[in-house]
This record gives sequence, structure tokens and C-alpha cells, in this order.
Amino acid sequence: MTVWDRPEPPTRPVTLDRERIVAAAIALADEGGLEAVSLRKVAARLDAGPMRLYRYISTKEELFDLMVDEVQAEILSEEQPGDWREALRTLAHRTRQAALRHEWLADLLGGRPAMGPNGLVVAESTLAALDGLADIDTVLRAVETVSAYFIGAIRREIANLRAERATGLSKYDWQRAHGPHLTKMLATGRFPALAKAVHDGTDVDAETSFATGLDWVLDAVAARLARRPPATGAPR
Amino acid sequence: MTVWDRPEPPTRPVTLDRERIVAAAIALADEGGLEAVSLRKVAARLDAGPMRLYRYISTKEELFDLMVDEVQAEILSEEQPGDWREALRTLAHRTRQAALRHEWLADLLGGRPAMGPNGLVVAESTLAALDGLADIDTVLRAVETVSAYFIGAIRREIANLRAERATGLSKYDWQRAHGPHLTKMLATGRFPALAKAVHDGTDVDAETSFATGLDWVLDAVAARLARRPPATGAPR
DNA sequence: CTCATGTCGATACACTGTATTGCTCTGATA
DNA sequence: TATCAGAGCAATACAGTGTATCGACATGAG
Repeated sequence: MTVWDRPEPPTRPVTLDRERIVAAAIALADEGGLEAVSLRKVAARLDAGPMRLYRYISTKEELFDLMVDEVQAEILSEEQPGDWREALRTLAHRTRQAALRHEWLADLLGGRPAMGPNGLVVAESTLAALDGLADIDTVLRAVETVSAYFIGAIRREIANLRAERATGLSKYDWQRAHGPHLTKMLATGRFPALAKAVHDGTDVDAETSFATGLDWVLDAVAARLARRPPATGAPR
Repeated sequence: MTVWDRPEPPTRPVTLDRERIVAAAIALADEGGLEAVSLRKVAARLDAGPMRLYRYISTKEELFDLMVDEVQAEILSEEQPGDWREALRTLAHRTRQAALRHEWLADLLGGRPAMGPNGLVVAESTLAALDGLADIDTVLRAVETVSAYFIGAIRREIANLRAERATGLSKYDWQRAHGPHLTKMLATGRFPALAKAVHDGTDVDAETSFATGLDWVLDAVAARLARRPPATGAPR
């Protein structure tokens, strides 16, 4: 057999790392939602066999965890926030923006404790912004309450957005958006309050609605923080 | 061929309806989580072929919608609530209890608009409890804010619960619960505020933590409702 | 008694996550 | 430099998924 007959040795497999894998997965999810992410497709996008991924990941759930952590990097704001309120507000808004960029995030948010490196940094900087303003338990409760709010709010917003997209593209028309079903139900007269809400409610855009609810919650937090004097320094 | 040789005619297929299907699906989900729900298994539990379900459901997602709506029936409280605050509070707590009974609910809550019959009744009675206490937009914002909070809070609670279950059963010990990873991370000194929180934070049980945050949010709502005089009767 | 209809089971398809298996290439050791 | 152990990988395989299609069959109408 001459050289000419022998094929070249197979080109070394593309070097892989978690970063590349996660990037591919995120790209897939951005395009087709979470359900478009399959290990096979992720691998294919990297010119690799599916099984190769298992050296970097031991389960698909772990891939999702990595994806979430990756996006949490987008959430971190570089500049130091002014006060705690600003810190929590931008955390909420940046999370929301991330979810609008990556709608699949809404499906994952709050679904598992986020203990990745970026998740920890987010937690740390959030807690740091409140540190010393009240006893730790109050601070914890504050952070948890605010984040519970915005996770729930983001989820709903994305859910509605998808529902709207699914039924025609009637952007601001709930009634038609959810099809004849809701209309028919309201017509039965069994849901007067709901009917009034749908009928007379002003259509505010999602962002202001989000911001409004957030402000309410932040007010509530402020009230509790104010209750105790800040534990500055060593008051002992 | 005598009668004795001929087999009996096949017993008529078990009568089916959505109720039975949903009940079977819920049973499966209660036992093994959402991922244990497959159309084949649901059908098998009803002595039916998988394809039969498609007369009652046209997609698996619809089955999930039905499951959620079914559980929402458990949420409705029979007696009329005293005031709006009580109404919202019991809505939140009953939703939480339902999610503790059916943990898979946490995965579905807020994932899609709940327009089923029971969902509508829940929405109606909630709105009714606030009707007239403020202009409709404020009422809507109030309901949305509170429900965003408790959906997020429930999700986190269930997520933590699962994580705890997965790693040993160290009920109240976050640090060990999440394994050496968190401990090691905290030991790096890069997360002082987080470390302090984990270290010095009191371990409150999930229910009081839920209730506390809920109260804060309800306070915030109260503040906004008080801002405008109630539009009772026809003040025109 | 015949025929149309609607329901069901069987089969099939494309695809999933992951366990297993054996090849091949690499780097260390003798 | 020759040998060998081990790692990294592709291929194969498996059990399972949601759902489309299709042929048979029981049922009710004429």
C-alpha cells in the first residue's frame, strides 16, 4: 500500500471544554427552547459524538445547571450599586432581561438551587448589599422575598408571552389572545370580577407591571429594614 | 367449534374520561414526579392502549394543564374569606399545601397560563375578594404581585426540599446538605456575606419563612390599597 | 341485513438519555 | 526504541418517549 492509498489519519477530535458545550447548548435553547436541547444535538454542533459530553457532564440536568450559571454571569452588574434598594432592583431587572434574551431561563429559574460559581457571586453581592442594614435573618428574608417575587413574575411574563405567540400575535389583547375560550367563559356571567378585570383593566406593558410590583415589594422590605437600627461596627 | 372452544368476546374496553385519565396521571406524578408521567404509563394504569388517550387529550402538555386544573380544585376554600388579606393569605397557603402534597406542581406553577375551569374560579374568587377596594388596575397589580411571590417562594421551597433529599437527609443543615462544595467555596473567603448568612442565619422552618415573606408583601399591598378610597357603590 | 362511522389496538417512526464495549492513540516505562 | 497500560473516544445498543398512520372491528342507522 502506498501513501497515496492510505488515508490520512483522522483529524484529531475538536478540543472540547465545558464552556464550548454550554455555549452550544445555550445557542440551541435560544433558538428552539429547552426542548430543542438534546445531548445529541449539542454534540453535533461541536462535531463530536454524543458520548463525549459525558466526560464534562454526567447528566443532562447538570448541563442545565451549567447553562443557568452561565447566564447568571450576564446578571452581575459591574459597577457597585448605590444602596441596597438599587442593588435589589437591578438584580431583578437584569434577571428579567436575561430571561427575555433566553426565554428558557424562565423554565429553569428557581427549579434548582443555583450553586454554580456565578450563582454564588450573585448571592454574595446581593447579600453584601444588605449587610449590616438589619440582623442576618431579616436580611435573608428580604433577599428571599424579593427573589421569590421576581422569579414568579418573570415566569408568568414569559408564560404569557408564549401564550400570546401561540395564538395569533395579538399583542395586547388578552381576550382574543387566549382565544374564544376565555371569551365564552366570561360570557357565562359566572366570573363577574374576572370579566371586569379583563374588560376594564388597562393594558400596561410587562416591564412597568414588573417594576411596579417590584417597587411594592421593595417598599415592604424597606419597612422591615427600618424597623431595627443598622448594626454598624461593633456596638458592643 | 363449540361454545367451550370459542373464547368470550373481548371485554369492552374500560370506559374512559378525562377525570380518570387525570387521576391516573396525578397518581403517577405523586409517586415518581412529573417525569414518571408518560402517556404509556398513564394508559397502562387504565388498562388502555396509549393511543386511546388522544381522544381526550391532543398533546401531553394538555394533560399537564388538566392536572394543574384538577389540583386547583383543592385550593379553593369553601367558606367565604373575611377580608381581602385573609383571602390572599389563604390562597397562598393553600397553594403551598397543594404543592407539598403534589410536588410536581412546583414544576408547573406559573409555567403556563391556567385557564382551566378551576383556575378561572380561583382567579375569580381572588379578584372578587379585592373588588371595590381600589381601581381595577391596582387590584390586578396586587393579585399579580402576591401570586408572583408565592409561586416563586413555593418553587424555591420545593427545590430546596428536593436538594436536601438528594444529599443525605440532613434536614436543617444547609452546609452539609449541599455537600462539600458549598463548604469549600465558603472557605475560600470570597463570599464573606454568604458565609455569614449560612453560618449565623437562624434555621427557620419553611412555613414560617413563607408566611413571613407573604406578610411583607401583603403589607405592601395594603399600603397601596389604602392610598385610594374604596370605590364603593356608585359614587357618581 | 348491509353499510357507514367512529373508536381502538397495533405498528411504526424518529428521537431521547445513557450503559457498554472495544478500538486507537498517547505517554510512560523498561 | 520497543512495549505496554491507560485514557479518550466512536459505535453500538437499549429501553423508553410522544405521536402519526392504518387496518380491523363493533356499533348504530337505514
